[in-house]
Amino acid sequence: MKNTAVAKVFQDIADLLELKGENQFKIRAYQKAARAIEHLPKEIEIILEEGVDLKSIPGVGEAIARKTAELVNTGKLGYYEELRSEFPDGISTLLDVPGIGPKTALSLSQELGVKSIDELEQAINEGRVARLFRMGEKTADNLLHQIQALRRKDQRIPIGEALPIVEDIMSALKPCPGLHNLTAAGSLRRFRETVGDIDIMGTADDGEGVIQTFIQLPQVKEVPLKGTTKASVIVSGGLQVDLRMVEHDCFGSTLQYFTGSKQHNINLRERGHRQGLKLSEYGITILDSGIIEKMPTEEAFYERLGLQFIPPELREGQYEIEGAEMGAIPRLIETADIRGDLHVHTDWSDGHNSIEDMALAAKALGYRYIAITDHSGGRGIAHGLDEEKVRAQIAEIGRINRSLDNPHIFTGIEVDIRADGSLDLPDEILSELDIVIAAVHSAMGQDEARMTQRVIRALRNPNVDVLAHPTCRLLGRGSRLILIWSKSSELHWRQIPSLR
DNA sequence: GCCGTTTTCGGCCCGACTGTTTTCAGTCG
Repeated sequence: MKNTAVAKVFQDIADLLELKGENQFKIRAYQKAARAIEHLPKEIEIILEEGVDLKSIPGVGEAIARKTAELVNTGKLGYYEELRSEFPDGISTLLDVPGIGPKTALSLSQELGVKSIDELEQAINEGRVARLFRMGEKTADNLLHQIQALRRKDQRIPIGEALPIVEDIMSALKPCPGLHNLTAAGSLRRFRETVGDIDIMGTADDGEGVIQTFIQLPQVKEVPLKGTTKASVIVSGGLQVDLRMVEHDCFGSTLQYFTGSKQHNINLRERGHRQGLKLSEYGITILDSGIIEKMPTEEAFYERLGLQFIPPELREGQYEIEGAEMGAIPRLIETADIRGDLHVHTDWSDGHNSIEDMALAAKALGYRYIAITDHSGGRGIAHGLDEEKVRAQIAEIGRINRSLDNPHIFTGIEVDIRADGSLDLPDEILSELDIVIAAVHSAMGQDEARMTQRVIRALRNPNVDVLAHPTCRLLGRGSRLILIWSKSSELHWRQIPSLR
């Protein structure tokens, strides 16, 4: 049983315990264990085989270690089955509707017999939900709204689509008088590949005035939430944007709080508590004296806690705090560190620009080299290059290299791996190229064993340097993340010595 | 259920907002 499946069971248990009204801390323990197991660097099956004590995993104690072993060894968990039998099937799907927590879900199920989102919608339309204790017309309306939003919502969107939206909103807010430090926070600032919503924060003399401007922007379609320091709006396309305003001298602590992730903040606050400190968006409070130390910068915030600064990209609640305690946070690669690009398409295959255009664009970025790696002419790939065209392109690249000082252009190809693992171009032409990238583009339905053999056979070809997009996963609507796994960096550098 | 610079019991992150209330429960991030 894979880690994700084990984690799912513990998360389900947490949901069911919430419905049951169990102790909050017990629920949190299951959630924490689920996250810890999901993010383990190794499969739990292997950890068990190696005889490692599961209690060494932070968040896993005696009881959860025992349950994990039962689950992995038998594929079932008695405790989980018992819990599930106490509730109607489907009740936990009600928790997917924003605004419905365990109390409401339980009340809907017990009082009205509702056990699915469709049944909930029907109950709202019949006016039954509004008559429940502590509910009302307005709450019922909001739930209906959330159900509709949930159905049309496009889950998470790639960061590349979110960035222009946030830039648009920020430039519309910037003229607000007395507004400073307007910054995108949340998963966007952590540079997650996809974001579920957009978080923006700022400091102002009159925060409420900025909130007022924000909710009246032309992009805004709905305003589900508005207070004096924060507001949430829905912009066209269904994306939620949250704005939080604080006073100028709280900038550092608020940016830290609003950047998250949630788990990073929880871990940091738990650690702070052990140091006698209370952490919030307003600063760091010394618990003994009640004195609040305001933090103008994030650097000051982490320093006050005795930690090395943790860059936003690493704040995912995965041992980065322990790393910062030891001073072991690495320097991250910055855009300025990028010297070149080894995967470039041109109008010779499916790109839009010429080789020369790409070289000039690379020069403008300060690159020292690029490699032209158009598609080979395999089945299903439009305008791919055959052997003759590859030779013509090598000659053309030679000509451009003679006319351009910088960057150096390497010859290359993104060669298709056929269904049987053979390559789409003969070895003799591949051996003439500086870099050969192999990639799967067809027969995606092969089973794991066959696909693995196929890729291994391709990698055994001595001309292949790099395997492109090994997982072929799709982010958002059709945008493909290119993951490159280098077969052997040593081999790679040896073949292209001028890159050193 | 987990865990320990308050260590085997007694805590467990923190604050904002909404709707239904008459002081707060529930939910969210």
